[in-house]
Amino acid sequence: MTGKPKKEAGDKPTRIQEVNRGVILDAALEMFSNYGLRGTTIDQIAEKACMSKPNLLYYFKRKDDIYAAVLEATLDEWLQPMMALDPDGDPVEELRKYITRKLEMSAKKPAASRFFANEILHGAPHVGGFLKTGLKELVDRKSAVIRTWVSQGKLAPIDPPHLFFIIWATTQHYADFDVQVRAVLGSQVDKPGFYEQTAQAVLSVVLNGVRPR
Amino acid sequence: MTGKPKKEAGDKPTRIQEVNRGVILDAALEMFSNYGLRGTTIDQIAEKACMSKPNLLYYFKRKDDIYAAVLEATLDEWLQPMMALDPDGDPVEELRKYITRKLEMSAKKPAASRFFANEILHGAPHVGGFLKTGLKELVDRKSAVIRTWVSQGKLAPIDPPHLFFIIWATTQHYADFDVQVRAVLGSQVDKPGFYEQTAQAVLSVVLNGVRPR
DNA sequence: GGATTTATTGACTAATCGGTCAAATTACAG
DNA sequence: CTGTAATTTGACCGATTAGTCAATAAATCC
Repeated sequence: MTGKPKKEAGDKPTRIQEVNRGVILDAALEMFSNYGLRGTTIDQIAEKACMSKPNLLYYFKRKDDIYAAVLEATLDEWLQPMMALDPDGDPVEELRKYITRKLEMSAKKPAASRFFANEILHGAPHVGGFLKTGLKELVDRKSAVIRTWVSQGKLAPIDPPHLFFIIWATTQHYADFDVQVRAVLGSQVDKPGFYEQTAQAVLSVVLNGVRPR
Repeated sequence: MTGKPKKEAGDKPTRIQEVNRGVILDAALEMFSNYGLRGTTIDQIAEKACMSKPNLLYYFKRKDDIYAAVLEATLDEWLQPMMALDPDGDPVEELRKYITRKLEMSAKKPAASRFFANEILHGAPHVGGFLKTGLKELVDRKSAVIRTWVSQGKLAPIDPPHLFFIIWATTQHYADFDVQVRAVLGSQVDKPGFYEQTAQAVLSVVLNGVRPR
């Protein structure tokens, strides 16, 4: 009388489930980042994921569930570079590494950057809570590190959160406003060495901007 | 046999038309900047503008027409600070003025900033053409100015377009990602002096970043 | 192979939304 | 005031879209 093994919430996902959820999340990130939540239809995601709409809805009951899953799947990764800021490292060198990693992520996963940008731009309706808790906590913690460096004279005086804003803004700009960058710079964006040129420019301005004088 | 005066395309707008078009554009900017083109319904704009949907459609035949009108209405203004860059002025001082004006505009018209950010973020489907012609031309022209300043040793070596990207990114960040800034900084954003603190931080980093050393 | 669970789909529904239209109301010129 | 043009609106329509459902096909377990 133990009953038959039926599908339950806690069950580990099938191999098919694992694969298809991944395919769906990839497709959804692509579409959401380009057209936003309301601008993306379930059908579009399904087509991109090469499956029928009802099949997609078999894996995620609601459109919002897909959106939430994409959000969660990319949040952790997105904050890694900041978490890696080492209080015991050389300040300018740590900032260089931080900026470099952020630029790498923007170059390698522009869709993820645009996805977040869109979410924040529209008032962070799905991730607002985390911003006020998780993100704020992280910024507070790392701001203390910057503040120490400043008080030791290893960085020019700067209000730490603003430094983070400046770094986020400059590094993510190349992913978020890629179209504009391309419009202004034309084909040179696709030439080899463009990434290095960008990194050089951003690093040069920001690092010289915070180097003690 | 001269016929009666009928409404024609070239007619000057009535006072009512002028007022209502303005009201609609204000309402539309507000909604589009918060929810995007697809995320905003005509009904929402109409409600915000305190008029019925058919009445709104009496002034703008299509949703896209409203969007295009908002775009045009804000484009010129948005580029003013850059156009004001004076080749004969002191380089650092000119950049200070430029950055200051951009920050002022972001603070005073955050909705306009978010509106543009959203348009670009989603691939600039309505303004892409202008970016490749008008904006590129302007950037090219002003890049030549920066390049002269650099070659005169009045600025640290920097690829001019990247300098503009950095300035756009940092100044517009506070409008576009206002929610995130608020989440991290809390209530201090609304305290008097916050704008000055922001300006100080951005100016300090960017100007020191380009000051010749 | 046979039974059971998992995966997939075509067909459908209800709701939303962009846009139309004819009719009513208001502003205004003479 | 009177007639004409400008303005406003309720009611409506067609298209799109989120989500459902019953039925089918495929995978898995014994």
